[in-house]
Amino acid sequence: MARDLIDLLWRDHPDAPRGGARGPRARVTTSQVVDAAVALADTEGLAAVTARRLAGDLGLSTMSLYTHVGSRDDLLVLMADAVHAAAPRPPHTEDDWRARVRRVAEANLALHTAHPWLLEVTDQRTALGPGTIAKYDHELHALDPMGLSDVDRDAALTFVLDFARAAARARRPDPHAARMAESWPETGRRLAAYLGADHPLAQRVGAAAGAANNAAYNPEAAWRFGLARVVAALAPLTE
Amino acid sequence: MARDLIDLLWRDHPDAPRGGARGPRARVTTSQVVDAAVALADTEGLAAVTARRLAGDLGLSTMSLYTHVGSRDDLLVLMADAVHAAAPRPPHTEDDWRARVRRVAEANLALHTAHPWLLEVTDQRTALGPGTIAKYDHELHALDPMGLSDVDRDAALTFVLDFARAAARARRPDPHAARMAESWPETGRRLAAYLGADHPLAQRVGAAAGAANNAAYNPEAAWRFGLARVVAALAPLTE
DNA sequence: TGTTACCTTGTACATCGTACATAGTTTTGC
DNA sequence: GCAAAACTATGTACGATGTACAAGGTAACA
Repeated sequence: MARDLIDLLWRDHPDAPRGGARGPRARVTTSQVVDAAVALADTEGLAAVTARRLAGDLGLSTMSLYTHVGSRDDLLVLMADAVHAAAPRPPHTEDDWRARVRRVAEANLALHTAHPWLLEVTDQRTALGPGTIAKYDHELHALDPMGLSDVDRDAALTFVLDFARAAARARRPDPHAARMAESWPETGRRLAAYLGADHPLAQRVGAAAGAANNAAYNPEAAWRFGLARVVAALAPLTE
Repeated sequence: MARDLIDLLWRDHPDAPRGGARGPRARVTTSQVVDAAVALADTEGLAAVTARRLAGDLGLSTMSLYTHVGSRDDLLVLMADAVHAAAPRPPHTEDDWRARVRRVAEANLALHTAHPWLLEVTDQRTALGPGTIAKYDHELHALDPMGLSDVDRDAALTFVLDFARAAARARRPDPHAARMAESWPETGRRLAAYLGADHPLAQRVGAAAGAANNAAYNPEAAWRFGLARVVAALAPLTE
């Protein structure tokens, strides 16, 4: 199979180099490897996606993987592009750009919620993949009614996506945070002892924000706050 | 020395457990370990901060490090708190909240530019450190003139910091991107061949944004665009 | 029927974090 | 003074990880 990342990203394209039909047929396709990796990362986190584990899941020997993907870094790019390609792209029916922007943000929050490991994939080569490009195109079209210049349109979309990404990061269950919450009575007590009466504002606001965060309703409230801010941020551009 | 993360974070506090003066005096302090780790990460990236390398830089055996820091994960938290503690906190003199918000954003961009590895430290226990809390307090005070509720004040600050963080991420020189840029003539040609005439909007906007990005002036322009958006986003809150 | 091209596999290596046992060094309590 | 206690420093070792490399097997082409 091809080793080159670009050809692997575009492996479903008619012009992509097909595997010459000599030797034995591959027991798995690159797409099967990528799908298995995505499934594994979704359920057990990106750290579980090791060559040995993934090969085991696929019934292959460890090194056979490298016939299909090139390297682990390449695999991460392929995984990201796969979930980008699979993300729904409903037609933009609404006229109101605000509603469209909200939909884009919500779709990205949903994407990162379904695949939290996306936050750990920062490889810029992801932009070369067909799924990522299709997603980019679809989201650019969401901003059609705003009448922006090309550069501003890109910048505005980046602004929305960065917000969604940051919100997803804040929601992500961190293993360290989990252990921290578990022993919070003790930890909080000691922290309070060190803090004393210093930074009263930080203590008060932090407590308020923390209480709001723990109240079950809050992630949604925080999201709506941010989303309203994003819409307000973009409004001046449309005048 | 103490092994517990909280005690290490607060090691300069009068109430922190001092090392009982029995055995030989430690050849390095925890602060020296953390400072050396920060210096190493600043110059060679976080991946270079390994136990063996760091110990070597300090003239210690590998395992001696663990007398001073507990674990690598703990070390990352200590590093983040150290740079938070060292960040300048000039008094907020301006009355205009917009100017104050811009200063906060710029300070955070500068922080992440000086220490790009901060983007890789996502451990939530960082919030327990004195440097991080002092930074939080100072930045909350920047928003004093806005007259926000506690919860909104925290959310507004989060909004600003997330923006700065995303901007820093976009600017960060990625090793993969560097190699990509190097061989771009070839890569771009093949990508164009695959893309053909599909996604014309993405191609046009992507090209425009890419051109603007490569024009040396741009990072600054993109930053100003985003910063103006952030200020516009927060303006409705002050009415 | 080679020959060629491809897939699969096993072995091996460098590197990582760090558990653990050991040994050395200084203060403390008698 | 001296043993005990508390502390630091070190070396060895283990289980992971990514992946280079060589060898072997298998199907289609000449």
